[in-house]
Parts: sequence; structure tokens; C-alpha cells
Amino acid sequence: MNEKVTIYDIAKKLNITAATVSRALNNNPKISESTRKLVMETAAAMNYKQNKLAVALKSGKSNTVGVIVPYIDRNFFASIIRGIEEELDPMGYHTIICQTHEDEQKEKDTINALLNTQIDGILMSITKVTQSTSHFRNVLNKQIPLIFFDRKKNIPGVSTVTINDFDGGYQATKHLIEQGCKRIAHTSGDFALEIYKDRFEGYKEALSEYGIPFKKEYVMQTRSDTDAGKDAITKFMKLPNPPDALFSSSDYVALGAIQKLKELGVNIPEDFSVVGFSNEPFTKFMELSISSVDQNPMEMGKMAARVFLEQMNDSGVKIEKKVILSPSLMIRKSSTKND
Amino acid sequence: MNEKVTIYDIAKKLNITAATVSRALNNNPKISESTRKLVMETAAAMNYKQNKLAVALKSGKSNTVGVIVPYIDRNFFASIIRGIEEELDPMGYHTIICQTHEDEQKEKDTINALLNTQIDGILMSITKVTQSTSHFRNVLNKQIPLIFFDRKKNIPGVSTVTINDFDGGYQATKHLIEQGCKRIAHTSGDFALEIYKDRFEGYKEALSEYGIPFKKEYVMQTRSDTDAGKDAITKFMKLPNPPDALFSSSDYVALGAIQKLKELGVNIPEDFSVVGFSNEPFTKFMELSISSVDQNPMEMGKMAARVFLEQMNDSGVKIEKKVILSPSLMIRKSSTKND
DNA sequence: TAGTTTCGTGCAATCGATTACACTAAAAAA
DNA sequence: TTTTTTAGTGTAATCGATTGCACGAAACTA
Repeated sequence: MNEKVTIYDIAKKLNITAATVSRALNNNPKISESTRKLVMETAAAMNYKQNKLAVALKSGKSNTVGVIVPYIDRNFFASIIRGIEEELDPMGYHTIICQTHEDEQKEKDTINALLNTQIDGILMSITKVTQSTSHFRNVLNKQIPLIFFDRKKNIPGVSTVTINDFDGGYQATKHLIEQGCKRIAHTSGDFALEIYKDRFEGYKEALSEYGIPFKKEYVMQTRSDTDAGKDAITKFMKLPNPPDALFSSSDYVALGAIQKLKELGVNIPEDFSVVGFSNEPFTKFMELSISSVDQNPMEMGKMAARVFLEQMNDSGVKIEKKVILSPSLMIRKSSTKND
Repeated sequence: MNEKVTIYDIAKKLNITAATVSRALNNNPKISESTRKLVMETAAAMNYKQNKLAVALKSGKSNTVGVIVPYIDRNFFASIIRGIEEELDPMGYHTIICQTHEDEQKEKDTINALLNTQIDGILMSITKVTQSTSHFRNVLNKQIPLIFFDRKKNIPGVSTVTINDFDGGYQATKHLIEQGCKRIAHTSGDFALEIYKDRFEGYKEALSEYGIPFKKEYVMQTRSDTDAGKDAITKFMKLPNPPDALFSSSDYVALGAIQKLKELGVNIPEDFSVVGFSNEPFTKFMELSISSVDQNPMEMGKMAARVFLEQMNDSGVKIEKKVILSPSLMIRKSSTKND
């Protein structure tokens, strides 16, 4: 009784053709008003549901996009995904979400799997370790829109949506300077990733603008977890002239740093100020709330989705957009000396 | 040059039929070894990729499952999803992830959308407010496996994977009692959800086991955010005989409670101990780390996936499994009086 | 040598929806 | 009244892969 109802079933019941039913359901103007109404009502009565697979096969469009991120449980990426969904849902697109866990091979496998699924587009943030670009070219070769958000590689034909990481690094550092910090350290991810490189450049720019000499012993490339933050502080504090502030490219590293500093009995923010990056929710939760650079991930997701939609519309025309959003510094206790 | 290659293209090139190509690629034993090899090599050379849509249309199986959760950025749900993916990926299934944001209508819409996409199964956790069950019956009527994890409704034909919430509540409460707490409060979600009801029952059981009278003014049903935690503490502390401990069904509420308690100058854990539920990562990050009940979400996801796979294999046979996993209490600073 | 298997392929239908093209009857124009 | 439009449907091919059935040739049996 609950077998699938097809347009042929409807056609048989009404003694017409499946073609007519199809046209009626698609509001083809060539169908008479009376037939259309009849078909519509019968379809509803029979609980007809369109078989999207058949449509996809025929049209070559699956109405599905793939979103690839390193982790879905980072608030930053989760928010981006939400932004993408909010923009794409109303347009009838489905979103498949995949995680790479920062593994380049998984990234390649995922992309190939998506290509086999006849996806309409791919929106993604590359892993920290991605070197090869051949899997991206596979996508482009199939004429499938590819959009990078946040973490990107410069590849012709690929649109990108990023924030101004340079400005984020600049604002964070400038803020620390204005709070009176003189010896500002910086922990970053691998400079091979543009976002980290840019934040670092922003950091240097702020220093030089205020005439503070750049010291390379104050800069460290680390993993993005709390332990890395602890290690970094341990090393920094052993320097003959230890820093009095840290701008970290990761909230997790900032957190670890704070934990270690407290262990060492350093007063925050009086003797040491800290600013992180990403504005993860926990930065706000902490008793000693952590200042952080917000990347407006929701908007980033929406922009990425819009860029995708544009590419779908201008079919044939190869557009390549570069959207850059502005970050905003959230100032909290970890860097506010005078309250 | 990058047009799609089909089995017909391969067939034409080799002067054989598409049927033969299909069989060769599927390792059908009726195909001669030589032909098989030839087809395989040609397919590889031509960069042939199977059109999954066509396969899905023909077989009626899409090899895709839908996973529906309230939020993807709760560590609990993200971990479940990861567990599901790890189990299903090797079996060739894709995972579509959807969020309801605790909205019943969104839940209904999502389910219908998934049904239209010819999904092979749905694994989900219902919203806090879900009342209706008609959309679940739609799924069952289509003979599509439906599996609830964590939050469930008792519906015939639906398998469930949950933790023993009663035991979780019991363990947490017992621990507080053993720490010397005498007046233990409890904040819960809506009792309409079994998980909250069960945790509450476990709480009561522990109390009665130790001969501590149950007081209903110590129990409150709240939202699951930090503000709710603050409000709850405010009210509790105004009681003539305020509690000296809190077992909360939510880590976020526990966090809010702790923040408020500190504001009020209450010493934790000496004068007031707190245990949360879910073992969200931040509970460990806090300077004052929060004790919490871990639900082993990764395992929960894997179990849910395995139950789904079983249902797919015993096609026709209606099995209905109820799997119950064990929670484990993570004891941290917020409830450890003597260290 | 004639009859029976076995092996390897081809033929053609099928999954469900879409759509160019063809066709009929009624309406409009001549 | 005859011719031309036009509105409304039907016919059949198509998207790409799968598969039951049929068939010819080779291999085996008697």
C-alpha cells in the first residue's frame, strides 16, 4: 500500500500520459488549467513524491553541494556551515558535510567521493597540510564550481571567501600595544597557510608602526591545541627577556598559554596580556575571559554560498571571485589592564 | 575533452556491449578474464567514473544516510556524527548531516526533504520540543530504517541507542553525597524528554538510598544555557535552606551556575559542589574544571550505525533494537573537596 | 557423430522524470 | 466554407547502469 507513487501511476488513474502529468506538475503553460488542477489534486491525494534521483539523472544536476571542513565541532566551522545552509536551503540545495580531520589523503578521498556523487559544487576549507593541488583540478576539470573559504590555495578558477587576516593580526597586536605591552610574542600555525602568514604580517606591521623592534625569538609556529600553548609559554618564559603579552593565532593555544601562566604565578592581564583568534565560545565562558579576533563565520558561510549560486547562474562564464571580509576584535579580560 | 565517460563509450571503443562492460566492471563471473581485464584497463585509461545517480535510480538505493541532530557544534553530537561516519564510510555509505536547531517544524521539513532524496536510512536525535510523531511514521511507511540516538520517542519499529541516563544521574548524585553534600539541587531539561526524566529518577534513587529526603524545591526544569544556570542559582540561594550542591543535566547550566556562585562569593567546591552532564570539552578547560557525566558519544554513534547496517541486511525482517550504553562520571575540581 | 552443457555476450526492458516533436481538434482568420 | 492558428496531449527518446533471457560457439558426453 505504501509503494512509491510515480507519475505513471497518476497518469494511469487519470487516463492521460505521464508526459502530461509531468508538465502539469511543473506548471508548464501548455497544460490546460483544468488538467493541471486535476493532476495536482490527484498527486496530492495519492501522496506523490518526486523522485529526485530520476530528476538528477535526467538533468545532470543533483541539487546538492558538498562542504568540506577540517572539523565540524569547531564553532568557527559549524557557524560557517550554518551560514551556508541558511543561504542554500531556500534555493532548494542540499548540503553534504564532510570532515578531513586535517588529513590530506582524506581530503582527496572525500573530493573524489563527492565527484562520484554528481555533486553540483564544492565549498571547502583546505587542511593545514595540503600540498598537492591535483584533486582540486579534478573538480575544475569537471566544470564543477569550487569555492575556498578561510583557508585557501591560490588556484586559477577557484573563488575564495576569506577574512582580512592581516588586519586581524594588526588589530590584535595594536590593541596589546595600546594596553601598554612592550614585548609581544606571537604563536602561529604553519606559515605555509596564508591565514597564519597574514596574521603574522599584521602583527609585524603593528609593531613597526609603533616603533617596536621585531624579535624573531618571540615568534613560534605551533600546533593548535592547549598543550602547544603550554609548551610555548614554557619556552618564552625561559628567554632572558621574556615577553609580556601574547597574540596567538589560535584560541586553544591562547587557552593553554593562560593555563600555564597561571601555573607559573603570572598575573593576567596585569603582567601578561593575551589575545586569541577565532572567538570560540569558550573564550567568553572562562572566568578570565579571553580576548579574541572574531571572524564572522556565519557571514563567511553566507558569502561562500552566494558566490556558489552566482557561479551556477552564469553557467559557462568562468567567474572567479575573491571576497574578503573584515574581522573584529573582541576585547575581554585577558587583555584589559584598566577596567 | 572532459565530458563524462559512460559504459557506452567504453563499449564502443572495444566493440562490445554496455552490458558486457557493466558486468566486467562489477566482476560478474560470467565474463571472461581477458574481457574483464581489457574493460578494466580501458575504463581506467578513459578515466571512467560510475554515475552513482544512475545506479541509485536503478537499484532504488542511494547509499546515503541522513543524520539529524539539534546542533552540529555541540561536541556531544559532533562526536556521535564522527562515530557514525567511521562506521559507515568503509561500508560505502555517505552521510548527510542536518540540524534542527531544536525546531519541530524544521525537523519535519528535514525528514521530508530526506525522504524525497531517496535516502537509505535516517539516524537522529529528536528536538526537545517534538510532540507529533506523524513524520516518523512517514519514514517507517516507506520502509526506511529509522534509528533514534540519545533523545528518543518510543515508537514501534524504531530502534534506539541511548545511554543509561538513570545510572548517570545516580552516579553523579551518589558522588556528591559521598563528598559530604547534604542538600543537593538538580536542574533538568523538560521531563517530557526521557533522558531528563531518567536522570532525575537516578538522582532521586541516590538520595533515597542514602536516606536523604527529596525536596521538590531543589529541582528545577530549565533551558540548557548558561543564563538558565545563573537564574537557577539565584533562585536556589534565596531558599530559606539553600542547597550545597548541584547536579545539572547540562554542562552549560552547570557553567552558568558556577559563574553565578562565584559572583555571590560562594567557595567551590568547599561550600558548594557541582556536577554537569555531557562532558563538553570546556568542562575540562576551565581553571575550575567541572565534573561531568560522559556519555561516550563516539561509541553511541558507532552503535547507531551498526544497528542501521543490521537493518539493511535483514531486509524485510523488522527488527527493533534497543541498545543502552553506560555513562561514566568524570570527577574534576568542581566536586572534589579533599585533594 | 549427434546431443548436451557450459561459457561469454548481446538484446532489450527497466528505474522515474523530462522534453523535442508530432498530431488532433477547436477557434480564428480569410 | 476553407484555411490557418493555437491550445492541449500523446509519442518516444533520453539520462547511465543493471540484469533476466536468449543465443551462438566451444567443449564435453555418450
